[in-house]
Amino acid sequence: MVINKNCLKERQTIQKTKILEYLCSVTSHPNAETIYNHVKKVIPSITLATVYRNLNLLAKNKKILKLEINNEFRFDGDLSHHQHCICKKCGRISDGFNKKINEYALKNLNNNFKIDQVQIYYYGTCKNCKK
Amino acid sequence: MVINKNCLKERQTIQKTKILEYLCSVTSHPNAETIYNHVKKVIPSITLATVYRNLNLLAKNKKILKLEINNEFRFDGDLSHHQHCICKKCGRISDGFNKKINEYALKNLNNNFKIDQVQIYYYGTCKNCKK
DNA sequence: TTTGATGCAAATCATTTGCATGGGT
DNA sequence: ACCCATGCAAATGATTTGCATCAAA
Repeated sequence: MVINKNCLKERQTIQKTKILEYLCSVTSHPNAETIYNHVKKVIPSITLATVYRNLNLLAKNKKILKLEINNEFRFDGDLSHHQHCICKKCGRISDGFNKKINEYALKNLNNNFKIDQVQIYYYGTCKNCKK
Repeated sequence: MVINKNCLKERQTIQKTKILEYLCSVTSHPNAETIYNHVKKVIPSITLATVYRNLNLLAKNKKILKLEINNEFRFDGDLSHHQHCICKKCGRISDGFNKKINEYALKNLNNNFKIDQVQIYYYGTCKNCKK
């Protein structure tokens, strides 16, 4: 008996829709808990586990980005070529918007690796903390 | 009564020395547990907690790199400008050695962020898994 | 002698998972 | 109706922390 995994169809649920809507409405790169707290206002019955499961599905299907910062996952609804700047003082994650950096990185990796995506992280001090 | 935190002096211990030695001798980007298992052969009394504490110290003092990959920390004794390629199939982390990519990224981020370091991660398929 | 580092055990905390039930298609 | 998604609770697993003791300076 062969089970064809390709038959599995993804379903549209309110939970998944609201999570994606929220992620596309902010630029703050929230973690799962923050997303949970916001979506809970619209769907009070939702649980953290469901949020995690949907975030993983959305990331796998390339609807959102899954980042790894300061020992936790952060999520981003912006799929454009951009960079992430992590402040070592306040922890804030801000965006860099020079597409050419990602394009340069994608074009010039000279090894046999088949690239699916690049993630570029800068660590340092944000403009607020520089003062 | 003022406590001057700047007075704190870091001590040289066998544990720290052996951990750094091990990291500089491999190119495999091991996690804390793997490092622990190797150093344990030389210092049987060492514990995982000590390994973690030293890895965090070494990273803070820029003797090693601390990477975040697949929901765990990985460590790298190579401080040169290079990139990390993460295979989604086998999980292997390989290096990219085009310094210009990091240099381009460091020069062209046009915002007010004060850069301390860049990390460039590629996700995709390694040459072994491509076959 | 001072005080940072270690070993040990317990705690923390983000993330995942098993299972019965609900709800999309 | 079929079977994936959800809610709930429990489990997992990497990393951190408190504390008494050890050892580098």
